[in-house]
Amino acid sequence: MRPRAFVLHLDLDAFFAAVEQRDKPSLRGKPVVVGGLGPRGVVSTASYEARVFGLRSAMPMHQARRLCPNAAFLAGRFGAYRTASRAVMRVLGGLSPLVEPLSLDEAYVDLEAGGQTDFSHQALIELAQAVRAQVKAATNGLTASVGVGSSKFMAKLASEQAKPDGVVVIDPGQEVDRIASLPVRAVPGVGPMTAERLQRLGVKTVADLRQALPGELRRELGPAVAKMLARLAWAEDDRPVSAERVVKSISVEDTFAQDHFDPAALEPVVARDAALIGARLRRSGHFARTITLKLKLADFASHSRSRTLLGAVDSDETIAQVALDLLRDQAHLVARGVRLLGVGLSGFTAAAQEALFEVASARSDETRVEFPATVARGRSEHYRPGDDVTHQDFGPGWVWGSGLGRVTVRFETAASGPGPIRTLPADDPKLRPNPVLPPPDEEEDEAEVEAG
DNA sequence: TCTGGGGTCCTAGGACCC
DNA sequence: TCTGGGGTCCTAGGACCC
Repeated sequence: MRPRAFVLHLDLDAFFAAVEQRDKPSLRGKPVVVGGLGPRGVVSTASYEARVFGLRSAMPMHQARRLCPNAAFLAGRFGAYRTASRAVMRVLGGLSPLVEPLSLDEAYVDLEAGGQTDFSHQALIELAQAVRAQVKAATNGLTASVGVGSSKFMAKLASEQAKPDGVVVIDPGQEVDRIASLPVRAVPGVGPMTAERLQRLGVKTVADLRQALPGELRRELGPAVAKMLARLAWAEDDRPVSAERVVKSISVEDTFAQDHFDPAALEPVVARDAALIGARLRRSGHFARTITLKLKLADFASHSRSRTLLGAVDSDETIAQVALDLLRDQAHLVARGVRLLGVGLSGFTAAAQEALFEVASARSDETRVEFPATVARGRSEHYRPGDDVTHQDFGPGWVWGSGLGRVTVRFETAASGPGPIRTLPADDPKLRPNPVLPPPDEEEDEAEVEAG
């Protein structure tokens, strides 16, 4: 039986941490953690050296520091990650016109759309190795794991099994046997909740899932998930590789260093967030009809309120006014302590219909707020650990730490080899930030997603 | 000192329409 | 006073993914 597809999945190994080690020679071979450095931060990516200590993505940062106090804890340089990601996607674009990026560090490629004709095991292994070599060359040394299979499920499973720095090809015909003994958690769409529900049905492995009664699955998981899982358990996966993905929502959210109990303190945050997503919306050339305000409370309970307008809008002021109205609707929750506030946009259209927009503006006079020029976003420190800087006398380097009016910099670059550390006054006029700028042709606003 | 941020899709109930 | 279905839109919440 001929498979209906050949899919390649590429996943850069410990991507953010690997970029840091590439550009900071003194960190090579050492535990490196990229993530939120504030009191409520979590790990985005831990280098393999840090994973030895049990560090994982999404782990609270304070726990990571406890487990591995000697790691380098860095804030992350998204300009550098985007630049590297761009180079990788260009390599994949050379394989096939059908490339589906999942995040900065991951993508599917439809190999049949790329004119590949030899799908023998050996040919696919060679292709995957060639891709890895090209990625390494194009990114100045980053390693990727590559999997090839007859569907997205198989390709992704293969690349997971290839990690780190390897290749796995799952040949057509092997699929059903290959996944039988895996835990259900290996099936895409099965997260912690679904895994637990399945466990209650006595379903632990993919083989168990095949035996489960369809009625029981439906009752426990709902019709859509039940149907999907029943098919994936037999490796039936016809999800196409899709190059163009339409953005359906834009949002921004902030977790505060301390909980807020005062609604008035949240209003400038709403206004600033409205301006942030308004700018992104206008850059995308769209208008939005639905505005959502989200609160996460001290006890982690999450609440959202949304309003759909008659017409589509794109001005910061309108977004802010509606969001502030929604905040007012939720004011009774604020006394419980607000841990996170978010503002989102959805219901996009290509054209405005401002004439139809009157619901919010009628109410808006009373809700008028002045826009603060700047509201500190997260940590407002000028120099964050890991940031690129340059000094007139000492050259380029990166921030090791800062505080008390001083900055400690390690002066080294990807090409220099490990370099010396110097502590300087934070206001040293010879010292400047030196960020890697994202590629200039980057029109759309990519999400900053964690690397695996 | 517990637990990020940016997304997608699904569900379920109510309004409204035919 | 009784009793229908189906379809779409909107809202709120939840699971999942990276």
